[in-house]
Amino acid sequence: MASTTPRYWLMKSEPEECSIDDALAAPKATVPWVGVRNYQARNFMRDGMRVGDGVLFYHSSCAEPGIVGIARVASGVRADPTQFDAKSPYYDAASKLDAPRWLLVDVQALRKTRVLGLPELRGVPALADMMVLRKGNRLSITPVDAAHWRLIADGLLA
DNA sequence: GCCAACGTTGGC
DNA sequence: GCCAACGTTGGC
Repeated sequence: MASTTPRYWLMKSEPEECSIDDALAAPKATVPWVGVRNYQARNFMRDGMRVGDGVLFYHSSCAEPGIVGIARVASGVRADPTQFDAKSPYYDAASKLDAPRWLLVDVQALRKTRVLGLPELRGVPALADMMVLRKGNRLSITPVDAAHWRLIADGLLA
């Protein structure tokens, strides 16, 4: 059945590419989530995301990796234009205009938070089974349990 | 810079 | 379809 139950996600961004500050400074605090080049992450956007879903904005590959803000899914999926841009690091020569391989959604930043870093996240027993904390996890988009969302967005980062 | 984990590619 | 080689992610 169709559900209006909010869903929640964690989305990684390298702050040198797009930080929470960059997102908040963008028009309508909204940025196109370019560069996803992993099928599992793409499928989460395509099959799982709805406009309005909650997003934990995460900084990766940086000095202090962790959750740095609260955002929301602000659009449905569409083709990621960078896959067709030969000058882009995200260019994919094998992707066809009439059959785009890579998709994106718009993400609207709602507020910046303190940095909720990996060591602190790992120290909360109730969060132990978060996907992002699993050893070797590389997925840039992961679903977040409602209980985990509440504990983080309404608790640790309230 | 190192390296563990994991995804993709391509020979067979 | 198997699987070794290779590339990428991302924490440390």
